Amino acid sequence: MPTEPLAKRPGGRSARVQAAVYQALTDLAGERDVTRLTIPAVAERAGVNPTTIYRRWGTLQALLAEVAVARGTDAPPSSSGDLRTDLEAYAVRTLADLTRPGGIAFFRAEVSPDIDERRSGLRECLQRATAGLDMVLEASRGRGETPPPAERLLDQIVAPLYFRVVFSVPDTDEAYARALVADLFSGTWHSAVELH
Amino acid sequence: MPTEPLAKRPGGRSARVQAAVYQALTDLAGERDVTRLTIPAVAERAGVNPTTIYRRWGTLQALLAEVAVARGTDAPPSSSGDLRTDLEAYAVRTLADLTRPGGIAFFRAEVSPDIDERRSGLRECLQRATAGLDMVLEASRGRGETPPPAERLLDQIVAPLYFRVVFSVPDTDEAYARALVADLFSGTWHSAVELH
DNA sequence: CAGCTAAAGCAGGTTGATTTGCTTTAGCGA
DNA sequence: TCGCTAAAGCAAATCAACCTGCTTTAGCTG
Repeated sequence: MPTEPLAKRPGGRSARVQAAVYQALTDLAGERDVTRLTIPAVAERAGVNPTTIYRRWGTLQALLAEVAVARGTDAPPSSSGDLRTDLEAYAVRTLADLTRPGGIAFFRAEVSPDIDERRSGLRECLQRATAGLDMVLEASRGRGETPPPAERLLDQIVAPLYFRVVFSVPDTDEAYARALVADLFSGTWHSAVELH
Repeated sequence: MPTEPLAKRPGGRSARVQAAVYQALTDLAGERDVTRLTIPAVAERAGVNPTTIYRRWGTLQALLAEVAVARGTDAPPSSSGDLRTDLEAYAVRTLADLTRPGGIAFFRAEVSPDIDERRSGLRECLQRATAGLDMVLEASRGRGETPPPAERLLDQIVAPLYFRVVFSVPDTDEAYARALVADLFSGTWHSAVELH
């Protein structure tokens, strides 16, 4: 698990290289044929020597994972004071996250070949997803409400979004994301079964 | 209908090779590091020349896709006469499908690098998923009921299962699969539907 | 059972990613 | 500013997947 902002020499060059590589990776990940998403290719586009990438990140998976984390950290979720509104915003944001160019490539990277890599990568990914959600729920609880458990929301909001994006199901748009939330509210989630 | 065993020369050798390759692929797909899941590796384990695989299937993706289809065709879904029971069986079967060894590898194969490959692969995969579901729904309609639309069931049953399996969420077991169905029945749509 | 031919095997050769030892660059602290 | 050293660059070697032309095997059919 690589250290994100490189403790040793945060100075100009390393930072520049990192930025260039991140950018190059993001660009390439958005392109059609992700088969061409390879370390030498990233290096070339970044104007950097392949060796550098090999030595600093070792594998494409690792690099992708790192960048995935980095792109996740720019979402500023603010509470509106209303659970439903917050959840809708959350759903829409999640969908946007998934559909932005290269989304699948990053997802793929996290569903990594090696089982241990995968576990840790996905755990991280899941935690990021849950974090946004928890914030919303926390706010709700702060208002004295009793929102449904996060687990349930993952199942009913995040899971369908992932599923439909991955499978390219048509009409998976913002309206659909909102509909998912609407569904929750028209239902009786109070009587939720106990998920041991 | 039995298009399975190669139209041209269904005779002994081809069939044997195919069986050996399928088996080898399945074995390897179940192992820890799927990085080692490569054509030469499959060939070696199958006791077959790599060239054979290259010529017959071309790419690992194609082979995986074919085997994925083959392993999907052994599920005999029989209707019990009760929608809920059928759905539970369907959910449990889907979960079993996903969690059986190598499940993730196959899924990964279908979330393929190339966007077109992906679309077609996933379409197929999705169609297989939907097929089982449609059968259940058809049976239900045959009984004069009005079951929820397939789309909704995909969202509320299949999607969470996929999601949780991919993300290794703990406690994603048979009981959970049933709970998903139970949820549906305690939820909204049944108010608009007569359930004997 | 004998010949035809699709499919399997084999031995190269090609391509492209990954590795390695070394040299060069350029932050950073004295 | 100067020297130290982490990190980047470079070149050549390695290694593995994948391809190609050819030979061999073995179902099938007459």
